[in-house]
Amino acid sequence: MNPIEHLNKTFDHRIRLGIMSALLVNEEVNFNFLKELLGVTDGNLASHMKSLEEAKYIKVKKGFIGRKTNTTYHVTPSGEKAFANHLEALEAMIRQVR
Amino acid sequence: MNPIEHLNKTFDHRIRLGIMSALLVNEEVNFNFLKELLGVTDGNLASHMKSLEEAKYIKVKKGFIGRKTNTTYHVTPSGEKAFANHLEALEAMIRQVR
DNA sequence: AATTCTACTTTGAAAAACAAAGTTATGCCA
DNA sequence: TGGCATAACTTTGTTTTTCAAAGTAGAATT
Repeated sequence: MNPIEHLNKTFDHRIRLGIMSALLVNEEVNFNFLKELLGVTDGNLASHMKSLEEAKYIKVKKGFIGRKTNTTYHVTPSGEKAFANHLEALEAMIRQVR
Repeated sequence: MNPIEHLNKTFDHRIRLGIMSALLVNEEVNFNFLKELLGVTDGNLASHMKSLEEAKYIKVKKGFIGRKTNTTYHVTPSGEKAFANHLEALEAMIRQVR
């Protein structure tokens, strides 16, 4: 009955929702790409990334493009699962409403 | 491209999402029903209701059951529209991810 | 040598969420 | 009629979260 019990608190926020979907749609996502995509400041994005990292939903990969540092992010298996569950809960809610 | 630009900030929060879907699924919804459905305290629920009211997404109807006061809530046309848009944006995001 | 860029971290402020207690109005029961 | 209960809040104050701005480190570019 409770329409929200399966929603994940970590994904409550627009920006984190956006990060997760960007990470799932694109295989390679770096900091600046996300920053511009979502229109957020450095610090703000970094703190959202940190919260997703702390939840073990994403991993950071530090590499290079040529000789330049390049940090990319990817979703962990548990992050993928958690996000899928969240989306399913959202869909279930939407189905109820329709 | 930006996956979140059409999401509505007012509906960012689980509880407000739950309130809206409960109001759309059930024709008559009162305070205590919502309170128990969502598992929140009086004050917390009241403040979420207030924010939805201030956004003109819901209306309060004060009535009676017999001689007892009974406050019911319903979604306004603009609330319905805004929520539908939000759900559509969510669905679009989900479609991208799938 | 100085500036620029990337990817942050730190700091601090503002906003939001929340619980608990208080409030008002009515109802019920003895 | 007095006392307790219930509904639906409001108020108060704390905690948490969000966010921008500034600072930083390390590499690159000029």
